[in-house]
Order: sequence, then C-alpha cells, then structure tokens
Amino acid sequence: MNTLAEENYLKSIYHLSLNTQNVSTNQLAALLNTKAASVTDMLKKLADKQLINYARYQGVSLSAAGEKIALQIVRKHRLWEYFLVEKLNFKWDEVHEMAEEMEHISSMELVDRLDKFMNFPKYDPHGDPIPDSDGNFKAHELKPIASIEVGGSGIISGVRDHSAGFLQYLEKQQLTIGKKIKVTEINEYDNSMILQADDKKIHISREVANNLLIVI
Amino acid sequence: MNTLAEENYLKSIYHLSLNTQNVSTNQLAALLNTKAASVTDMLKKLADKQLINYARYQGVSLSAAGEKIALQIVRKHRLWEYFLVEKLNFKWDEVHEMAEEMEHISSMELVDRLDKFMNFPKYDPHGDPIPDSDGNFKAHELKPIASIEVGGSGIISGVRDHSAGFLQYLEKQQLTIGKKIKVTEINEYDNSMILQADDKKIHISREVANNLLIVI
DNA sequence: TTATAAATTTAGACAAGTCTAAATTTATTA
DNA sequence: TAATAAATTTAGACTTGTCTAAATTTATAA
Repeated sequence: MNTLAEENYLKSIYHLSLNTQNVSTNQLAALLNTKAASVTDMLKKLADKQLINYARYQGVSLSAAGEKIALQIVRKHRLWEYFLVEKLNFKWDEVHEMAEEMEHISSMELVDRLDKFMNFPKYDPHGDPIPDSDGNFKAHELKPIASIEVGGSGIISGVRDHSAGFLQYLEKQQLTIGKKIKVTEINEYDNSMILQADDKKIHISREVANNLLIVI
Repeated sequence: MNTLAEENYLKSIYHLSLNTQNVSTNQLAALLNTKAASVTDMLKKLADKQLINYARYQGVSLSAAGEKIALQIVRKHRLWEYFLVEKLNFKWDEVHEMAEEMEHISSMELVDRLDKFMNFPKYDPHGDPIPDSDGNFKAHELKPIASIEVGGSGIISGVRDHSAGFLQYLEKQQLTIGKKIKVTEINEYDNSMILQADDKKIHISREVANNLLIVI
C-alpha cells in the first residue's frame, strides 16, 4: 500500500484539481504546509509509481490509478465525518482534524460496513458528496448565494470555505445545511445581502455570500 | 505527542509487563517484529522522555507517565474492537488488525464519546477489560479451564491466545464469551477434557483448555 | 526580445526509525 | 571459576520524508 505522506499528496492533488487543470508545485506546498522542494521529491516518487502525470516544471494531475486512490481517501474522510456528527454528536466545525487521521485507516471492508451502518449517506456534514465504494458520486448543483438575484431562493447545501471559524459563524446565524433561504435585499454599497430564513431576517456580507452554497 | 513507533513500544512493554517484572530487549524485538538493536535505540529515546525505567542490560518497565499513555492506547484499541463487533458486525477474530490502526487516532474527546455511544462497555469482544478515561479497569478473575477439576464449572470469559486461528476454532465449537460450561471428564492419557455446554458435549485438547479462560 | 522576477528543481544535509556486523556484558555450565 | 553461550549494546549504514541554498526553467514586462 501507500504511505501516509503519499496518501496526503494524492488527496491534495485531487482537491486542487477540482479548480485547476494542472496543479502546481507551489499550490501543493501551500496546502500541505511544506516546501516546494519537498513537493518535487514526492512528485517524482508518485510519478514512478504511475499515480500521477508529471513533467518537470509543468505541474501535475492524477492518473486513473491515482484518482482511484484519492477517491477512496475522500470517501473515508467524509464517511467518518458523517459518523462523528451523526453518531457521536460532534458539531460540523469539530470533525475535520479527526477525519484527517481516520481517513488513513486502511480496511476497505471497514469503510463499506461503516457506510452500511449509517445507511449509505450521500453527503457529508458540510454538504460534500460521499463517493460510493466504486468511487462514484453525484455532486449537488451548487451556486454561491452571492450569485442569486433579489427574490431568488434555494436550500443551503454546501460551503466553499470549510474553516472552523466560518462554520461556527454559520451555525450561530442558523445558516446550516438543509435550511431554505430567500434573498430579500441586496445592499448596493457593499453587496451585502439580507436573507429570509424561517421567520428571521439574516444580514450577511458579500464574503459570506460567496462562501455559502445553495441548490435552487 | 508521541510518534506511532513510540506508542507501539509503550503498548508492547505494557502487555509484556503483565507477565514479567522487567521486560527484555529480545522479548520486545520478538513482539514488535523488529531487531534487538532497533529496540535498544528506541528504549534510549523513551528513557530520555521519562516514559520508561531503563538501565543498560537490565530490561525495562513503564514509568507512571508511560503507563498512563499505554493505558490510553489499550483503552482505544479495546473500544474500537467493541465497536467493530457490536456496531459493524465483525467477528471477534477479524478485528485485531483494524483496531491496531485505530488505536492511534489521537482525540481523547473522540474516544470518550465513542465510549458513551456504546454505553460504557467494561470488556472487549475477547473478554479483556476496557480501561475508563482515567485508565482504571477491573479484570475478571480468570482461570484456564485446564485448572478445573471434573465436576467444576464456570462461564467462558476470556482467552489467553488471541490468534485468529484459535478464535475461529472456538467460534466453530460454540465456545464463546458468556457461555456456561462444566467439566464432565478428563482423559488421563493426554489430559484432554470433555465439557458440557448447553446440551452438547465438547471435547477439547489440553492446549485449548490452557488457553480458554473462565470465571467460576 | 532581452532583462528581471517567479516558480521549480537539484544538490546536499538532517531526523526518525530501522538494519547488519562487531563489541560488550551477563548468564550458564563444565 | 574459567570458558562458552546468550543477550544486549554500539557503530555505522540505509530509507523516507523533510529542509535550505543554489541552480535552472518559465513567465512577465519594459
């Protein structure tokens, strides 16, 4: 199997690949909290193992084999997050670090049984899709609230920023997954928005509106 | 915190200490599947950290601090084994390797919530006691069936050999934790025993009788 | 389109944990 | 109790993953 470090690189390449075609050495270094030189070393190793497509100075992408592994790690991460929230009653801002360790538990049988135990959840506590045992998943069609016009509405279904700080803020405002909201007003000066949720009016900044995702 | 290797050494010293006062370098090497020279290196490191009492050539024992850490690892191992058997329906011979990985998940809060989720079990699937969050536990007063006279009886409550092979054998003979048995006959020639369990007579060898533990 | 900046890679070093082979200490036994 | 065997430690080397500093390549801009 692969080492802890290798798994973390594959996972990081996977996540960065969602936004950019070829992932750069510096992007990886920033995300993995390490130095560019270290990244280069590991990329050579992963390329030798045929888990990535890599050409010097040209950035990197996952091979089919690499993506398969990355998806298994993502699957495990999100299932454990679901477990921690739904079974052990953790809050959605508390589970990331723990799942970061648990995603490396190797047994596939274990993950599959965990999946079944929880009745095959499709989304994790942050609204991110959980791949099935073959790596397949269906993401929500998400839009940032910032892109909605006055009068538009939808259901909160995901976040762009996964930081504990942002999640705690949303919790406090009761802007959590599944809540139906409607945009009632947009402030022209700073683009902040006023939302109608249940019977409350909630005022959110442009920044929050950019990081909070809904399904229409 | 401590590294994975350090945790595994502390755990191994803990287990070996149950049988011997001072644990030897070779014992550790055998249990950890490594070489005596490697053990010596690590013992120096653990001694520097004050987690063990170690004098060259004299063997090793856990310090109070070391034992505390070891007990936390044992607690996690046994709780996860309980989880795997009780919640995910694994068999008792399938869970050791998985728990071996899971015992290194660091969050104490997670273990405590897991403990609560399962209603604070006192014994793991093999009958071994689960330390509470302070490291306290109460072991059964166990005796090998081999030490019982004809006519004596008790309840199966633990095993001395934790190997998958032995556990599978017991499962097949329906000699599992909680079962009440009575010794009805001892064969003088090979010291094998015949047990009465439920309405069945079960013939077990001396070796099995030595490794199967009961509470009287 | 050449000079400069930014990104990336190479070279060489280091810490953790392991190994083999040799040296040392302790235990055993004749 | 001296000689031998067994256990343990030391010395020196190797792997993984990391780092800094220097060199190289690619991108940017005058």
